[in-house]
Amino acid sequence: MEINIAIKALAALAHETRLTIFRMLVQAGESGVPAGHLAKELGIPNATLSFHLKELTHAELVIARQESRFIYYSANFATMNALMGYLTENCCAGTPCGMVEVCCDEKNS
Amino acid sequence: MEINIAIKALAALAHETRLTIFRMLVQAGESGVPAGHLAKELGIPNATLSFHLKELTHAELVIARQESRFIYYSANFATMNALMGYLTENCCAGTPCGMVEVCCDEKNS
DNA sequence: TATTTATTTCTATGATAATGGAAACATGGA
DNA sequence: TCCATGTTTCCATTATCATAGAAATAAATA
Repeated sequence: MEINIAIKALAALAHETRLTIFRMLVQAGESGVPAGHLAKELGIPNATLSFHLKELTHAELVIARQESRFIYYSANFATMNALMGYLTENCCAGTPCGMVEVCCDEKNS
Repeated sequence: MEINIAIKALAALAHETRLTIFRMLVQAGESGVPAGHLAKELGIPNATLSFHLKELTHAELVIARQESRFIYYSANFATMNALMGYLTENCCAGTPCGMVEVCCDEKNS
């Protein structure tokens, strides 16, 4: 992962509305959630939601999929994992240290 | 982890200089690196570095430790792991999915 | 105490992001 | 084609962040 991509992803997540959206989508899994459902759940105007979804999409953290009139948004697990790998890269200069397991290998996304 | 803490951490990392600093400290491990060494390595004025280190410290992503005239900064692995756990929490609604291992359990920090 | 070295705070300037109403744009059904 | 529904773009206002020179602080040594 390149630093500018990581920064874009981190900046996209560093916002209450967007972080909440992302976590909802992570929990929703592959199938995703339509935009309108997110707006209702979050209680924000469509214009505001659309702005934030665009930010997340641009950062490749979410994927949009049109299905009839609805647009389903889902988490991009590949980007999420690449980001976490980037943050922990070469941790402790190779010293053996404890490991934590996190979810969703890119094989599943 | 609370959302506001996660946002503060993500915002702190969403900046080229700060992300670079953080990754240097992750790789340096427990012992850390003195501020002046970071400024030289990054080629930025002390004032600018200090501003960014303050942001990282405030977000509890780094820990400062005074040792004679030097201030050693090191990564806060506990916060890093809490953040990653927060992002992946209840991923895929409990559906079994691949796992990736990332570094540095809080037991070691 | 005076000096050198390491680091931080102060400050002003310039740059970037967030919000939501209104209008526009698609899509599917009558 | 006309209407209802779902979603996005436009825009202006407001708020927040980044930068780095200069001055201040703090610790070690002469």
